[in-house]
Amino acid sequence: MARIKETQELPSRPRSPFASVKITDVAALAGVAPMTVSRVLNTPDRVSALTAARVREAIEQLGYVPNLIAGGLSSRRSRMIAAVVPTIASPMFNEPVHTFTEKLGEAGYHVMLALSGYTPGGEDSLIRAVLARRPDGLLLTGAHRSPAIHALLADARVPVVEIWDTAEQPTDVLVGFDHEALGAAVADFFIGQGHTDFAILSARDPRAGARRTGFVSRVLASGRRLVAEKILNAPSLIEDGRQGLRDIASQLAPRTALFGSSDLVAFGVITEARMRGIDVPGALAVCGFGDFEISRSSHPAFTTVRVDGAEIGRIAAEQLLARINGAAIPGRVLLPFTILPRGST
Amino acid sequence: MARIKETQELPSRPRSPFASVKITDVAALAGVAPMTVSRVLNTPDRVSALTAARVREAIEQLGYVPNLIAGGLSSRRSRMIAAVVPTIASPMFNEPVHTFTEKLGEAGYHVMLALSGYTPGGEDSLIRAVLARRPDGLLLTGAHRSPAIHALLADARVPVVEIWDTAEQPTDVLVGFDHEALGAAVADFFIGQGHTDFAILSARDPRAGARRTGFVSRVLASGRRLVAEKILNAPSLIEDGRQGLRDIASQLAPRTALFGSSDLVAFGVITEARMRGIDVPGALAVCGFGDFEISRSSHPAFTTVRVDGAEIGRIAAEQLLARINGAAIPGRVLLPFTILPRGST
DNA sequence: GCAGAATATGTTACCGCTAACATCGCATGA
DNA sequence: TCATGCGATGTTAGCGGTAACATATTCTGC
Repeated sequence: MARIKETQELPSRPRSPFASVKITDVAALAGVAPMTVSRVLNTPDRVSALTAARVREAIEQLGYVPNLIAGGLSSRRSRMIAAVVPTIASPMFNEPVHTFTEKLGEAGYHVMLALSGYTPGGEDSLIRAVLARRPDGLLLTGAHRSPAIHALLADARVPVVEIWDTAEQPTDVLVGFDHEALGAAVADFFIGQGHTDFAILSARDPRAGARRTGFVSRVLASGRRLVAEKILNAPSLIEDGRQGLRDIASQLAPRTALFGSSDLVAFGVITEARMRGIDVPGALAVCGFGDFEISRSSHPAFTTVRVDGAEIGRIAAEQLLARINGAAIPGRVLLPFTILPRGST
Repeated sequence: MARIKETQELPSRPRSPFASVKITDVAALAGVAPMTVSRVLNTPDRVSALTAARVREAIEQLGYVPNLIAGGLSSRRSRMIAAVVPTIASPMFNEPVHTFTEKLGEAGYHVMLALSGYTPGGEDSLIRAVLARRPDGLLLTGAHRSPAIHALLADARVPVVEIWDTAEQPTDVLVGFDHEALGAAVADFFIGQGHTDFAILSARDPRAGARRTGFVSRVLASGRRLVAEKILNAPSLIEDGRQGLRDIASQLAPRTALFGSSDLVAFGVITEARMRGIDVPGALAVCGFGDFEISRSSHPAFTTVRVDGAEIGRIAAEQLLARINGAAIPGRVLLPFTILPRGST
């Protein structure tokens, strides 16, 4: 790829404070002990207003930026939370990460985001790497991991919150919802509309798998037929939905109810159906998952299942803070989901 | 929102290594000095194979996880890069962040992602906060910031790479493209198709503003007409595009060429146009920006401008590493953009 | 066989901050 | 008046690594 590289003069830098300004410099200028400066920054109510003002002025004047690495080593608190997520490309993880970060920011923590991808083993090594920074807490996606990692996490004595999943035995705290029940609810919804023939396009991902299981078992248990099924690669996008419909088109019944593993997949299915002259919802009813903007704002808007990702992030942050402060006990918080019937069913 | 909170017993934890295992423990077990353990981990080629093996075994046996906080304090290298981005909700920043993180991960750096939102001032305080962790480098979005921050960054002597923007005077290294030229190129593209009436929906964001300026000046300079214009809030989504078209619908000429500030906006415009029976591209030609999946995979696929976000992230990582290693000089790398004509023009 | 270099390992002294404890000064009440 | 207590500040001793230098040990080539 052609590209241009231009260079320029280094701007002449003003005298350099900060790079070397340390707490002792501030203390000297303010005429107090370093510890007092530390108190002004960390526990201001234990310092007299007068002293605090003098110290703040010295900080300002020197452009002092405290060194959290040194502080962290000494206090054994990094004031940092690590979040390990497969990807941020999907709104699925995006929303919780956003609110999680925001909430913890208010509490004085920085969030370090680590992307594990969907390759197995990627998460393990990432968790290992991330623990080397001694985070005060950990956010993980999903709740099924290797015994080695479980042991590692236990040894690290670090509070952990797992999101998006259900699990009988979470590592520590879990904030999620019941994917299997969700799949079953979608099946029930379709059944309630009189459908007898079903199809599913599901991503190759443990949680999508649980939704699929719930959907399929409910369909079969009701004595109805699953006419088509396909597993897509994760992360599944619009194109996967389109290709998926192409692949199963010949197997569809004259009136089929299809569950897509995400709204992108559902949008792909609807797009492809329109191209092929398959009537939605007449011949093909479609339900997505996620309530992404596209399900609401494309035309016609399509049916989906909403899970409040922002709320998951918020509660995960609360729970983690509580754990860090020793106030909470391990357990699970399960959130509800809502089917939002729109134009595609 | 109703939710259930269940609790469970704390799983009885096995003896706890790691939380307290330190380099001296490993050294003692392996019968070497702590420094040798450090060398095995950081500069393995300076240790004999035999010793290294003994040390590794001890590490394994004790479940030792090195403490990068301590290491960072001592070596003055945090092996961490901070990235400050307005949001990760948009593919716009998502792609560069992904590749940037990946590239730096290979080089042994962790990336700490900080979300600044679109509120002015949000970025300033975030940069300040993030510098307290003494990152070895910084990724910033855009290239226009306050003198105070400029001074702070200079004082911190930290390599900085700015992405997505153009600027005559980047803080340090810049990897971006010329938004104004891009806007002009889109105008030229439309002009080349014989259009005489133009419209633009642009986000309230400095970079979208530059594209708008390029587009509008070229249109006016060519003696043609700008029939409608609207500024949308950032980040602009599908719904903003729909609303935008509703707002300017009455001003459109019988044959108008519209430039949307992102593919989501363009998709919203096309969706709304279809609902209102406005023929695309007959009555309304639409060009988006970003080459998001939706521009490619919706039907019909629509015209957009592609900028290789992944490439930006990759080059930004390279440049930053070079700066960190003292190998590169400040400057700008400008990437090309490509108009991808598809069904909407 | 030996000086001199190259390689492998050990020793010392911090990195910059804060926990924990010590001290000081002053208000309080008997 | 003095012990008592409390709030404000200071002092000491690390936190767990690694840079830099010192010290073996082995390898060269002549």
